[in-house]
Amino acid sequence: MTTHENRSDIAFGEWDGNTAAARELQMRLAEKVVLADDFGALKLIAGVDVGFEDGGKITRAAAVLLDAETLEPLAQALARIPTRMPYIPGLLSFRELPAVLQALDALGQMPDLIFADGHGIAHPRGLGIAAHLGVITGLPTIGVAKKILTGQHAPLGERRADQVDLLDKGGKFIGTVLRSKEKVRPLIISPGNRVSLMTAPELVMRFVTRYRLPEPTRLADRLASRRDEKRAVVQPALDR
DNA sequence: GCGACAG
DNA sequence: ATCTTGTCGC
Repeated sequence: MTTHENRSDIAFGEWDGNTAAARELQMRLAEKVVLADDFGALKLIAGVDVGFEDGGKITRAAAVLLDAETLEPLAQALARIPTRMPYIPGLLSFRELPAVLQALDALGQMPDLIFADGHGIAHPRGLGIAAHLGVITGLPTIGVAKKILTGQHAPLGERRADQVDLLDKGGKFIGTVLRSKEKVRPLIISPGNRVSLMTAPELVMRFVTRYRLPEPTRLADRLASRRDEKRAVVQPALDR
């Protein structure tokens, strides 16, 4: 069976506007998240991200597979499908995962770890898009977000790799605020599935090169948002 | 009731 | 996320 079969839940049916049902499903799935390092040698890693076309009518998901050792891109895939649901804070995964799963399937090979753009368990109900993706695929995942959705933290240092815990109201450790590079806003890292809170930021730093984002999500982001096209395309009708 | 609010 | 050019600072 393909990755997106056998799931007749709300995430893949038509969006009926029932946010309450979606939140209930999140709470049930959050119980299945494994917050322990449960993965073998990392040979293949992947990054996934989503962008939109035509004012939001089309959801465009990108998946990039890379060699965990050399960080060389080995394969990439795009999935473009009609957007089914609006953006609702806290319910992002229901809007983006259908396309993400298609892109992952198109990759042909499943990675040993997936980095997703967005939060893992650092979410109001413990199931951000990275955690949702991890539970659904059964694969290890890590959430790499650019902004906090929920939680607080102490002041963060200025140097590369400096980090502080992200705590929910109640003081529970739910993620890490990480300065991936000097002079850039920190990333918010949280486990998605089968990765511990301590290990998640380590793995992110392992794949950060000279940019703010680690290679997996940086490359997926470029594909999803068409950064490459916009950069490579020469302006026609301008040279006259 | 008021403010916050991933992408 | 996306709409959008040049511009200021490291």
